[in-house]
Amino acid sequence: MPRLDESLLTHLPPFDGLSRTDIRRILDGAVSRRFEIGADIFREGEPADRFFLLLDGYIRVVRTTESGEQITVLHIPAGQLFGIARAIGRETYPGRAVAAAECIVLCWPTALWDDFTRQYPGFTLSMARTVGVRLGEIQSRMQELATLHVEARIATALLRLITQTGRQTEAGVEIDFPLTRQDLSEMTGTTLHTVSRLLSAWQREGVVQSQHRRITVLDRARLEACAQHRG
Amino acid sequence: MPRLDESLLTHLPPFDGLSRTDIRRILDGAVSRRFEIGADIFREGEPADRFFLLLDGYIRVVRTTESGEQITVLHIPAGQLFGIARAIGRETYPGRAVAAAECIVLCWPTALWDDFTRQYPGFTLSMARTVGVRLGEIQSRMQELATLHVEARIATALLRLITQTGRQTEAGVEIDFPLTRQDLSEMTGTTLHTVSRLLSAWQREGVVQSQHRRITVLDRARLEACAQHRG
DNA sequence: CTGATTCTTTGAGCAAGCGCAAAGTCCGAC
DNA sequence: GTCGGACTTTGCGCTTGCTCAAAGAATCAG
Repeated sequence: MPRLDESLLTHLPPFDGLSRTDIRRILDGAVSRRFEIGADIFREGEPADRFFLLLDGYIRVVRTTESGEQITVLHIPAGQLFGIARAIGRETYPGRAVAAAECIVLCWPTALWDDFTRQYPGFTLSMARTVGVRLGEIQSRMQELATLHVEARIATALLRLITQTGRQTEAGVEIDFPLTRQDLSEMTGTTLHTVSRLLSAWQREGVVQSQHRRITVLDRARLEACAQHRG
Repeated sequence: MPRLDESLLTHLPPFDGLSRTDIRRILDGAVSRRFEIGADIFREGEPADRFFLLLDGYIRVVRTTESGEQITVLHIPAGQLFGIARAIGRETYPGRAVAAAECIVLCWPTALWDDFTRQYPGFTLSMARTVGVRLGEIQSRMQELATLHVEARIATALLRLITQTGRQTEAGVEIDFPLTRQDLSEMTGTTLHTVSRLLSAWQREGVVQSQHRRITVLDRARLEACAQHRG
């Protein structure tokens, strides 16, 4: 395998401010891997023997209920560490990580985690922040599920997605990985039918445009209005 | 203020295994306070300038939506640290902590947090575990909100409460702090009316018994059956 | 004891959104 | 190019659980 370039890490929060030598050492402990869209990077309950950095692509973390339904817990954009069960004192992964788009990741054996926290002082704090942000996001999602109507939840989900991963096009902002109605329903705790009906309605009104797993938001303001609607 | 007794801490996870001298020093940095039922211990968004240990009582962590609805994020039983924003890299409290029963807490200035993590090696790991457990609980709640019907959600909430804080009585297991229908509805993302109807029905069937904010579960098995019911 | 307050119960009507079903469309593989 | 599979659309009926409304307990302060 070719040597990984140091510039991959120099601007990412957990590693910025480290010396070239340190980064070199960290990279030398890593392996890079590629995952096809839809592939599992790790599964719920597996021993957390690696942690990962997403260099490119997009990850969806999902949990599966006893009855087989899936719900999406988080989306993780490129540039972030994930699979960091160790940061929350766990020995196993708390969910399944699926490649929502084609992904390039670096991975390290969990054994190195303790080295990192010991040797690179900013690492621990950076991890704590990451956990804090994700916890906050999950809490918000919970709040939405508890208080908003389906329409507002889907609007919120779309807004979050275009904020995190939007790509500006001439028509509007496109979510830059393929997303099915089913995926959206798993993010919002509803059914694909309801999502389909709503997107159709919004498309008629010119708020969004979609065809075959590509969704573009044309009128962000209107979507924000939907998201506000009390339920 | 009288000196606090060392036995308060010796058996609690973050401090067990520490020497008497260490515990003495930790206690000398603490202040103990009492909170009436319903009192706020801290509020959402306030600078997190203290962290707390709940010696006795019961804490409810709630968030308030823009439109004024409240949802209960967590319940914290006696013996746990809370207000540990620092462990997740935050400067402010992410929710409001309310005394669900009369509470006795120890509190430390956040400035001591870094001392604790530096001087007592088990502290950091213990905190990570606490965060992990709470994150897991929140995720489960989210999953429930997304996939279960109201009946199953309320059943699950009651089961969780009696497990965490149940007190065995001759009739069954009683939740040992006062809990209104409103409180239960804020835990399960529904209305107090629906909760009331359901508890009435369960009372007719002999599953639970309740009067004025005291709820006793008589038939745990039946409640578990309700909680399983697919939605 | 009395009045105020907070908590609970119950009814009636209604709408959001789910389940079911069936057909239509797009894409990729061969 | 066409076949198969995955994804999407849409209609209809029905249930869950919400809203609105009003009255009935229990508790507490004075």
